[in-house]
Parts: sequence; C-alpha cells; structure tokens
Amino acid sequence: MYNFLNMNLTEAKLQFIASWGAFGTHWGINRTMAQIHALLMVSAEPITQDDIMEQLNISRGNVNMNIRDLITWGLVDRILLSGERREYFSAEKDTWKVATQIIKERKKRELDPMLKLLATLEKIDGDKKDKNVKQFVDTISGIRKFGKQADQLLDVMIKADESWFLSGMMKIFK
Amino acid sequence: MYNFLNMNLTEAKLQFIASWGAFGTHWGINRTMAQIHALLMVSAEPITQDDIMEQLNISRGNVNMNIRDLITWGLVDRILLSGERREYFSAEKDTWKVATQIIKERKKRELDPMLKLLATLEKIDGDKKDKNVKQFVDTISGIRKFGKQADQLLDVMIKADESWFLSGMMKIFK
DNA sequence: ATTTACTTTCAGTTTGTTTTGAAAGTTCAA
DNA sequence: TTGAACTTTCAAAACAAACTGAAAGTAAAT
Repeated sequence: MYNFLNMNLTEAKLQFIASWGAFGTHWGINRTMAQIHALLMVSAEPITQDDIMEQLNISRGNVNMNIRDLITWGLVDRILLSGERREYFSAEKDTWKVATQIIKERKKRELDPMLKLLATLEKIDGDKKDKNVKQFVDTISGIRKFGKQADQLLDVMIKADESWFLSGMMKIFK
Repeated sequence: MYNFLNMNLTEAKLQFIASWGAFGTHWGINRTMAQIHALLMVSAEPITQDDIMEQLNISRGNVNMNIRDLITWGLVDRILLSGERREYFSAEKDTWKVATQIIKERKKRELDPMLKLLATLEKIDGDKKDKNVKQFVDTISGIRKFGKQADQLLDVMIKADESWFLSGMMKIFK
C-alpha cells in the first residue's frame, strides 16, 4: 500500500476525493457526484466546470448533470463573480450543515414515504387471531414504531445546531 | 394508483416486499436481498429456499447467495427442523435488534475505515498559512469531528436496548 | 457403495446505471 | 443581428451490478 506519511496537499486531495467517491457508492450516491462534492469541499476558492472536468478527468456533460444534482440537494452553490461570464461553484464547507442537509433530503425522499406506506399496511383486513395476520401486523407496527422514533430524532437534529449535537448528545451517554 | 383500502394479507405482503426492496436500493442493499429479508420478516414460520424462489420468482442461485449475505449480516438464521433434511430460514423479527445489527455492520464496514483515513489525511505536510492547506485541513478535521461524534452515538445505541432508545431519546427533545 | 435430496458455485447473460460527446440552447458583447 | 463563450441536453456507448441455471459439491438414507 502507498506510503501515506508525509503526503503533500495534492496527494492528500486525490486520496480524499477517491475515497469519498468510493464511500458515496455505499450510500446511494454515485461516485462522480461524491467526488465532485469532495473536490469542492477542499477547494479554498470557487471553481468552474472546466476545472472539475480537468481535475477529475470526466466529461462536460457528466460534470454538468452531477453539479445540477448537488445543487438540488442544497450542497453546492452557483457563484457568479462580477465581471466574469463563467459560473463558478462552491460547496458548503460546514460539516454540520452538510450533514443536516443530507439528512433532511433523505428523510423527505425515503423515510417519510416509508412511514406513510407502513401506516397503510398496518390497517390490513383479516382475522387478528390468524398467526400469519398477527405476524404481519406485528412486524409492520414494530418497524413503524422504530421509524417514527427515528423520524422525531432526525427532526430535532435538523432544527438544532452543532453545539447542541456536541454538548446535548453527551447527556444521553450515561 | 391501486386501492389499498381493505387489502387482504396476501396483497399487503406483496406490497410490503416490493416496497422494502425498493427502499433497500437507496440504502446500498440490493433489491433481492431486501425482498428476501422482508418476506422472512412477515413469515410466521421458517421457510425454505424453494418457498422463497417460488414466492419472489427468482432463481435458486440468487436466493442462495442473498440468504448467505443475510446470514453474514446477522439478520437471518438457518433453522434445522428435527426429522427434516431441508434447511429452513427465519429472520430476526425484533425491529430494534434488526436496526442495531445493521448499524453495527455498516459502522464496521464504512464509518470506521473512513475515520481511519481522515485521521491520516489530517496529518498532511504543508504550510499551515497556505489557504489551500488550511481549507483542506479544516474540511477534513470538520468531517472527522462529526464522524467521531456519530461513531460514539452509534456505539451507545448498539449497546443499549430499545427501552433506552424510547425513553432516553425523549430526554433530548427539549 | 450408490442413490437421492438437497446446497453451493460461478461463467455467462441480462439488466440497470453512469458516462461520453456532439448537437442544441443560451446569453452576452460588439 | 451575429458570433463567441459558455451551458445544457440526450442518444448511444461503456461500465457495473445482479441474476440465472446448469454443473459440481455434499451429506443423509438405503
């Protein structure tokens, strides 16, 4: 394995971008989108589509689509520099904001619809004495209860700020 | 859209399996694995590979591979019924146990390695006055701090039990 | 030892996702 | 207007993940 000690900035950036991309794929985010996000997060100044194309060796169309998605997710902003025709892009750098933004979006897209479905499924017709019906209803309601709890927790997180997370979370560690 | 009112058990099961599979894909779990898991969770009795093949219309190899993965994840057990040659399978039905099991595995596979990498990247060589170096180190350490906090929280969750989650989590809602 | 009932493997195929690049679209400046 | 600089779209190509099914493996029963 490569010797990571005494890495310089360029090497470290590359390593970070590659790894962030790889982790992204485990989380339902495509590799390129995660890489672009990583690149923007470690860039001190806003950069252009061409910069991204060049640094990540990907096509214009690909950059464009993924940048658009990142903007939809609220993770990246379009920046217009005065006197410049081209658009620049910049990522939110505050990790807490990035995390809550992602949580908010995923909750909306995934958890909320799932809870809605579970509520419907729990209302199934059938003899509650039948063990099959009982098992089904028990499973669904168990998942739903857990999901509702998670939903509440996430709502609190989204509204809270980072210091709350750091200090407030500590309380429950005992 | 289909009329969900007055669904019977069979329809509800199918709906649940299909949806659980679809949600799984958003969470880095393949559709079939999630469907098999769903089927097992709503089955009152342990079932065989053939039952799964038939109910989900998938091949023997596919069932076998995914069942093996589910067992590795600690979500499904092989059951040997006395006087029966065939293997039966059964899923953990307790939602809390399922959730903590999944958290434990994903933490091990994803969060832990990421934190290890971030620790290395933070030790980059370079002039701390250079804004590029500064941005890089700040980004990495921000993510790492957040990750460590999440890591601790998850550790507590894994060790805790459900009542802790239900009552203890309530404390922080104010 | 052989048959039978069952499980596992894996090369090849299918299916789904991502990427490209060229064409179309937009916007600004002259 | 027209053209230059830039952005967006999207059909086709490349790539990656998931699935099949037949063959190989295993172990209980005879």
